[in-house]
Amino acid sequence: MNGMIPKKIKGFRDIDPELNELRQQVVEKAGKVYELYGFRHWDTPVLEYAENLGKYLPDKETVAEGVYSFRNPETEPVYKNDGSELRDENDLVVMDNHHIAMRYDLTAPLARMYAEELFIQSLKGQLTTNNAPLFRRYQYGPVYRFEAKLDPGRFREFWQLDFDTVGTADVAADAEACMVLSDALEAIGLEKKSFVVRLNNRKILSGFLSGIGIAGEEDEASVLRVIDKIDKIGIDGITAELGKGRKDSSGAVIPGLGLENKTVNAIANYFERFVEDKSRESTIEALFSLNAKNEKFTEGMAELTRIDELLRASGYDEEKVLFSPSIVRGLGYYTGPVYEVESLLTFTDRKGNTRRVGSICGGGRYDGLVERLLGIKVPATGASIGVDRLCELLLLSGEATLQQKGTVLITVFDDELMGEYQKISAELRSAGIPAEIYYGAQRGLKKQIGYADKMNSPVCILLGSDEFEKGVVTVRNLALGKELSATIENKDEWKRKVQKEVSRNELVETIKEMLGRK
RNA sequence: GCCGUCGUAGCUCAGUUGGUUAGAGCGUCUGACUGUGGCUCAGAAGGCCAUAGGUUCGAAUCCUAUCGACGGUACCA
Repeated sequence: MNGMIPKKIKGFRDIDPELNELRQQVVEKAGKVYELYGFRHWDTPVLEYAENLGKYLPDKETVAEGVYSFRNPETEPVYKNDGSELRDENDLVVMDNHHIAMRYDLTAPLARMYAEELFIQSLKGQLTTNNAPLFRRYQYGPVYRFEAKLDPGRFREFWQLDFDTVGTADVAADAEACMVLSDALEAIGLEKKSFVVRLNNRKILSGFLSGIGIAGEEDEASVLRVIDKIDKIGIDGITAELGKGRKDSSGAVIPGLGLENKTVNAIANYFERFVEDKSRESTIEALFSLNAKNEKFTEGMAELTRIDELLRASGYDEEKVLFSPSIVRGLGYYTGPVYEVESLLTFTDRKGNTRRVGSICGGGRYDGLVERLLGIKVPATGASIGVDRLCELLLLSGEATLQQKGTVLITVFDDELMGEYQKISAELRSAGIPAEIYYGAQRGLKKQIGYADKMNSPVCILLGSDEFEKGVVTVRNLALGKELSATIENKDEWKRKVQKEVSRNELVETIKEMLGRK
């Protein structure tokens, strides 16, 4: 045991019963909504071959690019692109300890699962974009990222709750994804007014940028990275960063991209129109008025217009889903519509500042992900709720309370009576009432009731040998007692009000009554 | 990762220009109340002042490094 003390890894957490309860509720309520739309519940392993996870290949044995990974302790064959085993000059199968990684999201494993199922078929040339099967699933569970910096609400192990549709290029699936997110968040208990779904299309961004001379993947990516910050640093901020660079409030120098003034102005002018939220209709109008003669832009606009129609047809008005032309999201990943949900709830931090948590869901269309694994383009789209961040938000904003209801606590006076205690608890449980016997070592009654109090027990039962012989049980209404304790003056009187002696065979009924379950 | 601020009891924090024995509130425990939650009262436990070096007659206080927390920035599948 040399070299370590008992503590958890940075960015990882122990989850207490209260938070577990909240998290489970989020997952259950949203999951139900997903099912209403036809998504089926799947799980995949936490570990995957690093190569299958996509673009982040680990650098030797080290954790690289934010992914936890290690070498598989057993050797396995190395494969060629056609699926056959790689052989050396002696015709022996080449073996290797493959890189294994912990999943960093649930989408990459989905792509692997889908591709694995269809791999043979694709080798035989029987799979095409047109006959790729439709697959809809939802999934939740922990994902792992080796984050360099841990902000509040940002962890290295956290839950996502995904739903995806694989096998359709129809942007109706994207429109639907926005509806699903909106429905799910409402089901979780967020008020309509407290969040907004924001939608954009990467084709529009990309088309606009290439129209003003920013083509090439790298140039586009670096510009998009700056645009992504617009809600944080504003038009002036991005103008500076696209050009000469700027100094931030802490005095740190942020180098600019050094674009020509003409280009910077074009970008600034474009986004200036969309600083304020507008209706979907007028956003579309404003985009059309740019008159960008670019194929990609036009394609993106057609998709956006269709999504607008579909949302309207389904009754999702402006207050629920907006178009925000500056939404960027993951680079080198999303290919068309992208969306995220911004929470408008606020909380007060320790310094008394009012703050927002911001984005709690994200998603979009990724038409290239399966292609990396199968060599055949299979369009897909989906989104994810950041479960832990959402829980954090619900707690911080006071939207959720964590107080859990306790059990009926059966206090212990006498080991001889343990059989009776067990019997009582069994009776309560079969009546559907959570019950628990006090097993602590310190048996002072004060201690026992103190425990019940701390566990938020509504009722406790007191049964000693004298009562047992008389065939009675003392029942104390702790919940009522707590209420009355504010005004308590005479302790004996208080005791009389909250506690009563009942006949043993009326016990369960009495407790039901106290719990208001009758 | 880079820049900045901060690390004192389980928690929230005092702690004088470097000076003897480091404090408070809350919480915990004990008792008044030996079989009863709250309030009140009396008492107790609890600190290598983050860690390791250095400066000094003397360090919680000054310097350096490391670790950790927070804020900004970068990144974000």
